[in-house]
Amino acid sequence: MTATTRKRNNLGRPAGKDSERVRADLLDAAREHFLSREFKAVSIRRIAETAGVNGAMVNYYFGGKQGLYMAMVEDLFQRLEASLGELDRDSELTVADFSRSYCKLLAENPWWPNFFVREVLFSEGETREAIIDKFRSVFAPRLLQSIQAEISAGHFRQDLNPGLTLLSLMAMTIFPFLAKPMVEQILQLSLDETTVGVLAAHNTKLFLHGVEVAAGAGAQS
Amino acid sequence: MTATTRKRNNLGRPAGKDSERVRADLLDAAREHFLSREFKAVSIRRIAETAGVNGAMVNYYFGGKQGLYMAMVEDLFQRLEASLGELDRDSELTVADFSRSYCKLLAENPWWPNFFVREVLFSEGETREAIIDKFRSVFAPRLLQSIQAEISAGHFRQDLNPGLTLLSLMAMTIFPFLAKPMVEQILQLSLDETTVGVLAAHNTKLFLHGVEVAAGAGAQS
DNA sequence: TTATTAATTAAACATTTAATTAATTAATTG
DNA sequence: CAATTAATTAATTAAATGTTTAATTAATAA
Repeated sequence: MTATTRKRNNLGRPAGKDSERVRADLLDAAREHFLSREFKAVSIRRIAETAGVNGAMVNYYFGGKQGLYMAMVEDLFQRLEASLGELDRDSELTVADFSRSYCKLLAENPWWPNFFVREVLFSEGETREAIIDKFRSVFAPRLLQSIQAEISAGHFRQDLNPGLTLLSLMAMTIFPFLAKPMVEQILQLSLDETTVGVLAAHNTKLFLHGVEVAAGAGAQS
Repeated sequence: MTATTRKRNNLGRPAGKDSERVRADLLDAAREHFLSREFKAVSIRRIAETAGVNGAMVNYYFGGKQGLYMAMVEDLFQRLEASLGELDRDSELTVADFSRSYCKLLAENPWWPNFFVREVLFSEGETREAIIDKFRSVFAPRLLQSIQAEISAGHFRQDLNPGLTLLSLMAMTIFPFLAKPMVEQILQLSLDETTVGVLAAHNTKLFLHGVEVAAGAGAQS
C-alpha cells in the first residue's frame, strides 16, 4: 500500500487495452439491452455494467445515450447489408428468391423483425425515416418491378394491385417472426432453423397460387 | 379573501363532481398517451394533466402507474369484445367473414394492431399472457376449425398445414396496419376507411386463390 | 526525460419520476 | 347538527437517471 508506483484503484488509463474493444463491447451490450427492452427502460449504467466499463465511457465514445443508440442502429444496418450482400448483384429478383434470401437473413439476424417493427411503429423522427429509407432502397423497388413484370407478362393476374401484392408478400414473410411468442403458444409451431424453411415454402406456394392466373397451368415448384 | 366560508384554493373535495368521470377521464388520457409512446416515456403527471386532474388521483383510483396501465388494457379488451360481439353468435366462420369483420373491427378500433404488437412483442409476463389468451379464445380456434373443415371437404389444398395457413391469413390482415407508416411512404397507399375495403378484398381473393385446389373451379367471389 | 495527450474511474450534479403525506373541502350518515 | 368518510390538491420524499467534472494513470511526442 505504501508503494508509490502502485495503482491506487482501477483509476486511470489501463495498460495495454485496445480502445476499439471498449467501443465494440459497448455496442454489443447496447444491442443486447435495447433490442429486448424499450429505450427509456434501459439505463446507461446497466449497459456499461454489461460491457464491463464505466458509464462515462458512453459519453466519451458516443456522446450520450442517444448517440449510442444511433451507433447501434447504424451497426445493425451494416450487418443487414452484409447479409444481403450478394442479393445486390443479380438484377432479376423473383418471389422465390426473395423468400429464400429473407429466410437466410433471418437465420443470421434473428433480431431483425423485432427491430424493424419497433422502429417503424414506435420510434420518432429521424430514426424511423432512416429505416424506412433503407427498406425503400433495398427491397421495395426491385420487388415491385418484378411483380409488375410478371403481371405484364401475363403470369400474374391482370387485376392485381402491385403495391398491395408486395404488401401481402411482406406480411407473410415478416409477420410470423413478429408474432413469434403468439405463434409458438397458440399454433404450437416452433420457429427454429428447420421450420423456417417449411414456412418459406408454404408462403411461396400460397402466394404464387394466389397471384398466378387461374388457368390450368398452375405453379408446380 | 377574509371570507371564512371561501375555498382557499382548489383543495378539498369538489362540489358535485362525478367520481366515475375522473376514472373515465384518466383512462382516456392513459389510452391517448400509452398507445403512442412507450411505458416509461409516459409520466403520470402528463396523463393527469391531460385528464385535468391531480396526479395523485392515479394512485387514488388505480393504485399507481402500473395499475392504470392494466386498467387501460382491460378497458381495451372490453372495447374489442364489444366490437366482436355479434361474431360470437354464428358458429360458422368463413375466411371472407373473418376478413370483413376484422376490417370493421379496425375501423372502430384503429389502435388495435399497434397495441397488439406492442403487447405481444415488448410487454413482459402477465400482460403478454393475457393478450395471447384473449386471442386464443376469440379468433384462433374457430378459424383453425374452419380451415380444417375446408381442407377435409376438398375445397382447400390437401397439403396445407392448417396452422401455417391461419398464420398467413392473420399476417395479411394485421401486418398492413402494423407497418402503416412504411406502407404509406413506400407504397404510396393511404390506409383510410375507403382503402381498407379494397385491401380486404385483395387479401381475401389472394388468400382464397392461394389455398384452393388448383382445379378449373376457381373462387369467383 | 519531460510534457502532453488519451483513456478511464469515482464522485458530484441537476433533473425527473412515482409515490406518499398532510391539509382541505364536500358528501354522507347517525 | 355533528362526526365520519370520500375526494382532491399541494408539498414532500426517495430513488433513479443522463451528464459533467476532477482525479488518475498509461501512452506518446518533444
